[in-house]
Order: sequence, then C-alpha cells, then structure tokens
Amino acid sequence: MKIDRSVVRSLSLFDRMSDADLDRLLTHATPRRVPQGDAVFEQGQTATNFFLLLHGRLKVTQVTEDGQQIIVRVVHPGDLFGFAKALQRSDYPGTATAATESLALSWPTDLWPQFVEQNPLLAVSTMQTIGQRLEEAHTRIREMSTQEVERRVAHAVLRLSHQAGRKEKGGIRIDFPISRQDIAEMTGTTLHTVSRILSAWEQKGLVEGGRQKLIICDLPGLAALADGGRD
Amino acid sequence: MKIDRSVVRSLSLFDRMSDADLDRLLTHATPRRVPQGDAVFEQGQTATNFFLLLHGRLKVTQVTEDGQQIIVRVVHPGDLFGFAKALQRSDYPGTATAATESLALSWPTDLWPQFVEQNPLLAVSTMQTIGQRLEEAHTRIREMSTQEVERRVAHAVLRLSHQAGRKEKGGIRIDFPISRQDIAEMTGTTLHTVSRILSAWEQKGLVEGGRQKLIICDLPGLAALADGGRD
DNA sequence: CGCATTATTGAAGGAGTTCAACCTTGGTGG
DNA sequence: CCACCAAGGTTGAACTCCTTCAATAATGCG
Repeated sequence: MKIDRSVVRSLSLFDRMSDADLDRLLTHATPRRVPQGDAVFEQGQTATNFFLLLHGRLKVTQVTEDGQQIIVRVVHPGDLFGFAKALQRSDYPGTATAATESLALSWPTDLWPQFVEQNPLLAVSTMQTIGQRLEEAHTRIREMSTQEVERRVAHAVLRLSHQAGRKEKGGIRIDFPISRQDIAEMTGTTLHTVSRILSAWEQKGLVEGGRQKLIICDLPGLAALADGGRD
Repeated sequence: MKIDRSVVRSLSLFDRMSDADLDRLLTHATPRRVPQGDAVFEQGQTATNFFLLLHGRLKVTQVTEDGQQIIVRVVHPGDLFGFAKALQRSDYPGTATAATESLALSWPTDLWPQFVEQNPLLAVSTMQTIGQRLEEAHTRIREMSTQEVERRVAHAVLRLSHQAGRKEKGGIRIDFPISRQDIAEMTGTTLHTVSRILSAWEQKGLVEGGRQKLIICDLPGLAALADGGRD
C-alpha cells in the first residue's frame, strides 16, 4: 500500500520536507476513496484517524440538538482534516461528507505524535492552519454580527471562488456541486433567501445559477457588493 | 524583576511543570499593570509580546472597516492571550482592553520558540487552548445561525456566569463591569434588544440588572431558556 | 417516464432594528 | 456638598428585512 511521493510532493504542507521523511510518512498512510454523498467520519464518532484530502471536496457539517444543520467549512485538496486528537479531543466535532467523489489519505491518530516529532515543520504548519481556521471563524462571526444577508452571501461566494474556482468560458465556476441550501447553511440564512438573492444577481449579470451549480460572471461587481454600502 | 513562583503555581497551565523550569520561564517575564479602560495591545499592532493574565478581566474586540465593533472573547485570569506569533501572525488580530484593573505577565514573542521547546507540555496545552477557542467560535456561529436573540443572550450570560461568576447573596454575580452594549457585541444584536430582554428577565425574577452589573438569580431557569423551546 | 430532489416565487407575518425621547446613576468640579 | 453632565439604560413606535408558509416549476437520475 505504498503511495508515491509525487502524489503529495506539490502540496505546500510538504514543501520543505526531505524525500526520506516524506516516504516514511507515506508508508503509514492508507488511501481512501469516498463516493459522492458518503461520510468520511461522523459527528461524535471516536477520532481514530486523521486525514489529508488529495482530490475532491468535503463539506464539514454540525447538527444541533434540535436538528438544524450548519456547514462549518469546506475541505479542499491539500487540506488536513479530522485532526481532532491534535486538539486533545477524542471525538470528531463534525461530519465530513463528500460533495464530489473524493480521495483522502488516512493515518491512525496514534501516529500523530511521531508524525509531529519527526517533522517539527509539520507541527508549525498545523498550528498555522488552525490559527487560520480560528481567524476564518472570527471573520464569519463578525460578518454574521454586523452584515445583512446579501453581503454575507456575497462574501461566502467570493471565498468559494477563491478556494474552488475554475475558470470557464463566461466566468469562474465553483468546482463542485453546491446547492442553495448549502450556501444558506454557510451564511446562516434560509435557502429561500439565498434563492432570491441569486436570482436578483442573475438579473444583474453578476452570476449564473443552476441546479447545484454556480458561476461568477462579474467578480469585481460581487466584490463591490461584499465590500458594502460605504459610499 | 523576579516573579515569585507561587503567583502562578496554581494555574493549570503550569500544573506539571518543575519548579526549575517555571523559574526559568519567570525570569524572562515582565509584570504589567493595566488600569481599567486601557488597552494591552491594539488591533493591527505588531505582535511584540505574548501575555498571561494573572488578575482582572480583558475584553478582546475587533472593529470592522465600517466601524462596527464586536467582542471576540473575554480573557480570564490564567488565560494566555496575544500569542499571535504562535499562529504565525505578525500583528494582533484584535484589541485587548481591561474591563477592570488587571495584571498580566508579558514575554517577548521571540522567546516563544524556546518557551515551547523547553516545555513540550506547554506546546500541547497551547494547542488545546486554541482548539477550545476554535470550538467556542463554532458554537457561537452555530448559535448565531440557528437561534433567536433571546436564547443567544441566555447562552452568553450562562457562559459568563461559569467563567466569571462569583456567588453572592441573592445570586451569582458577573465579576466585572459589563454593559448591555457589551452583551450586544457578544451576541450580535443591539443594546436595545438586550436591554428589553434583560428587563423581561428581571420581571420574571431570572436576573437582577443594574448599571454595568448583572446578577443571575435563577440559573436553572436561564438554562431552560437557553436550552430552548423543545417541549 | 416518473419521481425525488432542487429551485423559484408570492404572500403574510414577525422578530429585531432603528429612531427617538427620556430616565438614572455616579463622578467631577465649582 | 450639591449641581451638573456624561455615560449607561429604558421604553415606545415605526419600519424592514428576513423567515415562514405555500404552491409551482425545473432538473436529472434510476
């Protein structure tokens, strides 16, 4: 079950790691294919593994006691995910579902300490990753506290276009199936409101919608909307 | 400028650290008194130091480009704060203001690597701290996405009572000056709404309000409110 | 082809904001 | 020592953004 170095060499996470170190890491990794719609792990399960996404997209969701769902984040290729143990948790705080057919590498959590010890750089970049994630969370809190829905949706869409945008004729396409419901769960609103907003945007030529599809046609226009009504 | 071990010995952060290690740490620390209303550091400043709060309370705030303010978190005695560098940031992401007269220990950020190297335990517990903070942020996002204002305020007040509650005749008092505006900035609403909610609660005997003052009289009652309307 | 999933759109209603006026409290300085 | 003022708090009324309810339409998969 040996994975070739070249598969991961390009990822920024392993930038400065020696071939030997990298190989040692990979000998313990198990590849795991995840069909669209399947979960890699579920909220509350004991955290037995941590993962690295190679290909595809995952949505990490949380469900409240009363059944409401929110999307905590989207996992993109090259991202580590499910490293609950690194944060001293024994279970996964959310569910990771494949939005598209995905491929991940998996390590047993027990290996994390070695993993880090052998690669101080990895520890640092993990810290950095978590730090970024904390900042993202605060940004989201700030937005939800101070901005009305349309701007929040604009920000969310812009973020998606950075992280998952693929140039296409006519605009930038979000490179995985995403529904109005998903966007609603990312911005703290309802699919109805999102639908209305996107329809309005489509009228103005800012985006082009469709079933589980979203293409940004006028990025600067959207950015202006997101930056808000400061005249 | 030698600080006595006993001052910090009781903090969970230093639980398992040897006296010698602790002393080594403290030789590099500078105590810093912060009068009420003063800032320890401000949003955007270069992160030159990281801190440990010994006494008092701090509010960490962020201001949006358009001047809106939110409270990111409250710092309690025993908490590390301002460790931007550990997250690979060069500047402080928020402003830390003393809600009461406070006392903090300060270290130059340059020392962080040594700090951690000499105390692997510290690295672990920092990770843990950041992990917790990330979870708190997600909790807040979840609440803001799914709950109406009254429940959010209830949760915020309960959290405060855990972290800063002091038993007093007639209830649990939040042990530092906190205004309706503050609570509004913690829950993403306006001081008007908070005022109305607290007034209503006071009618029902759940809390006792006052100028920059809050006493929880009926904790279970509040908890029921926070847990929400599931019948 | 039929059905489930996703999306659109109208109408009604409500929770919370905004605007505005007024009240309370405690600190300061004359 | 008390008058005054600023900061914090209360409360009403109007309004609005968004949700909720509801019904219908499009899309694509089995």
